Amino acid sequence: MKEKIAELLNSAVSHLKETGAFPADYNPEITVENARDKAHGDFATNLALKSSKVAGMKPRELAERIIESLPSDPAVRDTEIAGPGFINFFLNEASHLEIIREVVEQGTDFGLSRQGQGQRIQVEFVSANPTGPLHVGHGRGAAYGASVADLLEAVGYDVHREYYVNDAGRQMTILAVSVWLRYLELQGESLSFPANGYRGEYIIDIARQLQKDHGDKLHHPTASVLSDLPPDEPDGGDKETYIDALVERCRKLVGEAAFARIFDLGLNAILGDIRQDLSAFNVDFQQWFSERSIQTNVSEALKILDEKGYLYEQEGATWFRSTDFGDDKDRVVRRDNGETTYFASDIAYHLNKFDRGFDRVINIWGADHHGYITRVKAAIEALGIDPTRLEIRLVQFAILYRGSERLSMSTRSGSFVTLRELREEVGKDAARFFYVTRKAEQHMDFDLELAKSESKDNPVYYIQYAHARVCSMLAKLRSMEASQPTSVNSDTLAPLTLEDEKDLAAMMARYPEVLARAAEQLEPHQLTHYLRELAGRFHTYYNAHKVLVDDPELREARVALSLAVRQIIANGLGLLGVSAPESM
RNA sequence: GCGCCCGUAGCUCAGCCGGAUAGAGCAACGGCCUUCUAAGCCGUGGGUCGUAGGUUCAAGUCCUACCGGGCGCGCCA
Repeated sequence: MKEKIAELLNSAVSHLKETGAFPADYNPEITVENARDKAHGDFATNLALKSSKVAGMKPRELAERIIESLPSDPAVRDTEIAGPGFINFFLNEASHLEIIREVVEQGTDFGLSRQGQGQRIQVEFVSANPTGPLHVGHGRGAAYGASVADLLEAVGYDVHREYYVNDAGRQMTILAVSVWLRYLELQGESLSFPANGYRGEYIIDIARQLQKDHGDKLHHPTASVLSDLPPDEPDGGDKETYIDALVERCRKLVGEAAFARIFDLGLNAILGDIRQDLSAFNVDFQQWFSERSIQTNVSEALKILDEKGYLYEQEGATWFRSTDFGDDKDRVVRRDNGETTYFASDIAYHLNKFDRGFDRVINIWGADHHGYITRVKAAIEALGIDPTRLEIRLVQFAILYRGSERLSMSTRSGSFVTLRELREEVGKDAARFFYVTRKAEQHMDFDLELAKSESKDNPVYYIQYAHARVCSMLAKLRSMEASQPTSVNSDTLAPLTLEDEKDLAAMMARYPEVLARAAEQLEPHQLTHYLRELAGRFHTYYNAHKVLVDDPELREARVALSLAVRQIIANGLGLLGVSAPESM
């Protein structure tokens, strides 16, 4: 409908150009907005205000000329000039209600569009290090990423969801040694656990598996493990140096092959757990991309940068000249010990992403990575790829509250609240919904009590309840053995004459726009707010007017209206990974 | 110190790439269940949009400076 108004305005502009009111080369951007106030009609344009200078006329005068030049259209009942020079459009009743027919006919397809034109777009999200279970901080990235991906798909993009598995780094070797130490404890050794080791309960579970698989074959006495190591942090030493030495000792004692088995056992156990967790959270990926698999491409990527002259040697290390692209300082890609950095892997990974042919790449990162954006974009640009094809969205942390009590979390100590615990406590639906009710870059307070509450305080239940209400009303209709509308046409809808009904229809007409906008701006919270409002209007309507009235024609019309509302709620919740229950 | 994000009702937040009188929910107060689920609805009060300038027909929205809060500034990943 909006497009139609814009078309009308467009032809008015051409007409005014012909009559000389506008210069022939004038091509204004025509914006049509939904009127905020019903008194202002259905749509409004500021065209006259924007163009008054060019036309050399007062805005209201120009508005009059524009209206005179508008072709007539059956859907438009009236136009008016308002305020400083807005042109307001009023639609006739039938055009309002038409949307109900569209929704019912299109069903689950209603709201989908092709604006993405099948462009290939990759969304990389979560990508948490496989060193432990996902915690509530990852949950927000998961919920946000999944909703963004689904939204993009809904508006016609070819979406590829990917999880980058950091399975190559030092952290993973620390994980392996943590498992091994717990294994030694299970074998009866007693030793003090390193300050920098992973202390979670899950490590012990993995150690039990290790014991089951390998018996005592990996057992070494404490003395041989700890002899001649530098001091750990509690003894005044450096925890990093200590843990690295411990890793080396472990490799030496058990041998590289066995170390690799411990490593893989830990990796697979944790990754399996993460997959299961995400799957239960309704978050699925097309691909789990291993950092190890890209290692062979790292030197290749660095070679390209070198050939382009962006690398140099200093103090034994190799540096990337990221300052050429606006970074604060140059970055090391190969350390003086010859090993490439994590950043180097990331350069290769991003090169690989674009080599795979994605038109656009979206990275969803935790807020703590924001210092990393410039250098990755710099690398992309240095490799000759348009950096605007890479969009990076940061997700701020969620702070958990239980009522007014703030819950703390810390990965290393193992005392964090896991995503699984959250899901078990508040449920998948509430968790998915709550995480995306705020803009991603907005800090968020996540109140467990509110998410669990079964009342109107809780927006998830509020929206789901609107859906369930329609379902139970339909069940009653069936028990009355009354006819349910099989098809909807303008005659069916004609009895809908109430203001509330018109409002609901107008609100539903906005749904496709809301989707398009939420997708384009990567902001699922726009959809949550829309659904909250739609559900609210429906509750108001439902409370004030009976749907299952005796008059069969009015009943049929109101049932059609309710069906349409239910459909949009179901469609919208689906995109957020939230279920739409038939009864509650 | 530098960079990014944020500052809107007592609280949590919207505010549609500048538009008409700034909106919800919660909390507070007052009403509504023999009628399709009260997990709901109706009503009342509540604001110098952090501060000061600037841009223009029009600024919560854009620009500049400052104030306040968060995060990040490794040859870690």
